[in-house]
Formats: sequence, structure tokens, C-alpha cells
Amino acid sequence: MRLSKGFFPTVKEVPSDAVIPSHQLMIRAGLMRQLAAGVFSFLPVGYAVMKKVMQIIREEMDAIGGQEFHLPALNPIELWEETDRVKAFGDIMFHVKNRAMVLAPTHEEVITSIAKNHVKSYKEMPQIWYQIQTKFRNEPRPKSGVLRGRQFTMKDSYSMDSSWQGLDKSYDLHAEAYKRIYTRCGLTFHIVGASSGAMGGSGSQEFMVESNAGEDNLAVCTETGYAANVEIASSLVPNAERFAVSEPIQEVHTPNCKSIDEVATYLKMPTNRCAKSLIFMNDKQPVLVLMLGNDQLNESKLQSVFGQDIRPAQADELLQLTGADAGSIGPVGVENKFTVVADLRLENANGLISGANKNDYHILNLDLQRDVKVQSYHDFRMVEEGEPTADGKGTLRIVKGIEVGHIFKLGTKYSVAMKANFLDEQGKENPVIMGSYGIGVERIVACHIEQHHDEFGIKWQKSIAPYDVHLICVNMNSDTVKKKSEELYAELRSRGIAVLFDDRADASAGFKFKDADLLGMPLHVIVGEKNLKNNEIELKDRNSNKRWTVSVDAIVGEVVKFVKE
RNA sequence: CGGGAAGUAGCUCAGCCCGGCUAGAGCGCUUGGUUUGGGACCAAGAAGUCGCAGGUUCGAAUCCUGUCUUCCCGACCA
Repeated sequence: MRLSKGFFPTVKEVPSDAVIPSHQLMIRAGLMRQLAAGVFSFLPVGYAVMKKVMQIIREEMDAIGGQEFHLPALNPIELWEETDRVKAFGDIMFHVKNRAMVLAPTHEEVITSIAKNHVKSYKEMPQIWYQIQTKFRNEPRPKSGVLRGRQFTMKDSYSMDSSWQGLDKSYDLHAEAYKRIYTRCGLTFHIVGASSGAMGGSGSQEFMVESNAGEDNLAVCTETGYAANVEIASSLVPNAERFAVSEPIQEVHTPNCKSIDEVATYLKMPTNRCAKSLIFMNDKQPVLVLMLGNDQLNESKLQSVFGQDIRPAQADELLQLTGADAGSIGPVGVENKFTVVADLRLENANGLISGANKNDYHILNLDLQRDVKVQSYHDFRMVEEGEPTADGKGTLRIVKGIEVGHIFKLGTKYSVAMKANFLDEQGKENPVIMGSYGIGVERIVACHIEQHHDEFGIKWQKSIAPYDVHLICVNMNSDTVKKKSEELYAELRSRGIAVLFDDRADASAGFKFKDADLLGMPLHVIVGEKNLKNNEIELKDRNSNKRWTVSVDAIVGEVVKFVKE
């Protein structure tokens, strides 16, 4: 493509709305333009990259036996009522106003409806069905360009198996395919254990790109290879002590002591003798959660025990239920009102300090075996930077990550809800065992730029670059330079190389170089008078920014070698 | 949904506090000329309902009210 003829709307200024590098560069290099919050138009260069990424995805999905579908984004709302997900998605799902339809945020229901009608026997499984399609989600706050949008492209696939072992196999095939996809797209990533959230199911992993622009926090350890979303991460931290003698319970005045630190300082006790009480509402049932000292409660872990609907109690509810405000709440004397649960670090501990359910009073010598009926102990704790890994062999680092893929073992949640059953070898009816696997296509593009750019622009890796080579004719007004450039353009194209040719007569050399750096093709071929006099042409590797010259005779071979290797 | 910021030419912004000639700059764009190895130069030119609606005023980009949009922080996020 000739730059003089094509649509390459590059901009010099940093767009005022864009904050992160990938967003700025996707606008500046003319990959896309914003139409509304979280909604983007992809322009030819941007779409060229999208197509490359989608092609890699298709190849790897096909390689594990995937079959490509194209499912409707417009769905009847009744379909979503079958699985009760109209409610589960709530305001996230777009509803069509003038017909009882919704815009699909994902496709489990459509897939399951097809499976229900057509997959009737164990002999017909396993199946892997996938599509690359536009998804719609009414995100409350779109942000970071394409990273959190209201309309985006997703590769979603679904596996159907007749056994749980089969599901494991389909899941593992996807995990391996995903590793190949991200690697081929030039991304370095973590695979982390994740919470399956409202998707349900028995297990899930996320593919995460480490980036300050990320919205998720990950606990990773380079020594042991441990990596988990902090939503589920655990670490090795000692439990609270159990003393041989359990002193009698005692109420003490603790004026103006709200936080654990204030209480501990006032009472001259270490914070790890304090049991912090947090109140949640599980529907109408209040739940009191005990945490040790300054440990932060991990609400995802709480949800995995009590379900998605549990929420923090409001201040007026606290007062009404306990007679005290936050900071003075404790587990003693409220057992008949509350379900009391505690973090594992507090298991059977004694000699603890807790709130007395009376403002400005705390209780000493609390014994969780003696004084409180703790219904159960769970890991509720948020891990922190620098803690040892659960096996004690490494140290956790907390980093931010962008989720570029998520794989779930769904199990039978959808097949049971929608009665997608099959007959097994014994002629017995069973629900299909499913998995669901997603990849955000735009996120791959944005993450690639986050990982491959400099102050001047993008540095496309060869696998997904929109063009292989950026050919720059430094001066179109010089006949020799122009002639050589045109020859090269024709010759390289005849060798099957995708060439972007800067043949603009009215742009200065500097202007062309800046545009080339911004657009970021892997190899720049620079034809100018200076080098042509010595029968040479200059090359620049955009990744390393190294330049070198090659004789005119050898240039085509050199370029072909660079592109193909 | 809570908190903050911003909407003025295609882009980046000034002007607004303290109302007053014909609303500005740089970049980009058009025409002509000179340039051509790191976002050139000269000359001429086109380009705006100052987000929208209402109000105050002799007079509003500027003050007031409402509203829409966008961005940032938080909440939320299968």
C-alpha cells in the first residue's frame, strides 16, 4: 500500500482523552478512533492487526479440533431467563427497547441451546465449538481505550464432554492452545489461578499480561512459579497463638480507639492478638467475620463461601444489630443473631481482644473455643507483598495484570438449567459437561503495544504487524531515489512481502521517519540519495532501532531473510 | 452510583476569575513558490451555533440554573 493513496491518519499530538500508552498509540498511529465511551471504530491499519491476531487464534483453535461457528449477538431474552442470567448480569447486559431481546455479553446459552437439540449421545462428544464475535457489555465505566469497552471482539469457545475426565482434557487442550496463541502474538504472560465468580464451575485460570494499566492484582513468585489472582491467592503466615491458660473474659474502656492499631497501641498489645469483626449481610442473615489483626478480608474468598450476593452491612444496620459502631463490634453475645465465621489464622485461638458491642469498649482474653460459637473457619485473608508462598519456598510479589484470556471448567451449570442431556453407554440420561474459554482480541492488540513500544511509537512484532516492511523513499523529487524505491516496492511485493510504501512527494524526510517510527513496522527500508550514491540502501530494525546498510544488489535478499526468519 | 476534571476550528490548547470592538495561537488543511536524512520555510487563504437549553443583563465564550457528553479516582466488573 502506498502512503500517498491509503488512509493512514497519524497524529503528532497526544490525544487528551488517552492516558495509557497503548490507547495513545492506537489513536496516534491511526489504528482506531473512538465513537462513544467504550466504543471504537477500527481503521484499516488497526483492523489489519486484528485480522492477524484472529488468524493466529483460528489456527490454534483448529489445531485442537475446534470448529468455528458464527452465533447471533442478538438473543431472545427468554433464552437468558432459562439460566436466570438476566438477573445475574443485571445492568451489564444491554436490553433492546422495542423487542424482547438482549445483546449477548457471552454465548453459553446459545451454545447450550444448540447442544441440547443436537448432541444426544456420548458418541458425539467431545466437541469444541468456537467463534470470534462481537460482545456487548454495558460497562459502568469504560476505560483505558480498548481494554475495557462496551463493545469488543472475543474468541469464545465451549467444550462438551460426556465425562469429567473429558472436561479436564478439553480444558488442558485449551490451556496449551492459549499459551501458543499468546506466545505467537508476542506477549509475555502469567497463567494464574482465578476465581470463577458468577460463571460458576469448578475451576478457572486467567491469562494475564503484567502491566501497570491492568485492573487485576496478581500474586506471583519467580522462584517457585506460583501465580494467582489475589482473589484466591494464599500465603504462609502463622496462626494466632493458643495459650495454655485461658484467662477469664474482661471488658475494658478503650476511648476513641477505632482501628486495630489504635486499640493495640492503647492496650499495649501486639496487633496479632486482636480479632477484627466485620459484618456482612447474606440476604437477610447477618454474618460476622473475624479476621486476625490488620489482615484484610478478601471479599472474593468470602463470596466463594457465601455466594455472590453477600454484601457489607451499612452503618445503620451495624448499630441496629450490635448496638455499636464499626470499631467496637465483637462476636460475644450476638451468636443467636449472627452466623459467626473466622479466618483460618484465628482457628481455636485464645487471649484475643475484640470489640464489646458497646462503643469505646473492648473485650480481653476472648477464647474462640470457650466464648464464641464459630460456625466454621475459612481462608478469608488477602495476601500481601513480600509474604512467603504457601509452600514456604519463595516470596510473593504483587503485580498488576491485564486479563487477556480466561478458561473455565463450567461443569453442568448450563446443561442442567437448559436440560442439555445425552445418553451414556448405559442408556442413562446425563447433563453435558461443559467448559468455556474466552480471549479478548482487542486486549491482545493493546497489550502487545503496552509491551512493545517506545517514546516514538509502536514496535510491532513480526507475527501481527500490519505490514512486514515500511519502505521509505526519502525524496520523491529525486529521480534516482524515486526510481529505485519504485523498483524495490514492486520487487518486494512480488516476493510476497506486505510493504507499506511512503511515496509521498510533499512530506519531508524527517516527517516520514517520524511516521515510520510511530506506525512501527518491524523493518524500515530507507532509500535516500546519500546511501544510493554508494550503491547502498539502509535498513532499520524497529525493535532494536539498529540501522545498517546493504548494497543495492543484496537488498531484496536481506529484506526477505529478515521477514521470513 | 459517589468524588474530581473537562467540553472554544480537524488536533492540542489560550481567553472565562474581573461580561464590552470582528473569538485567538500552534499544528493540520487549501493555493502558489522554495525545500527534502529526523515532524522544513515564505506568502496568501478556508475553517467556529464557544456542547445543548433556559435565565440574568443594554450586552454572555465569560455570571446563574438545568442538561448532555468525555476523561480520571472509587464502587462495580461472567
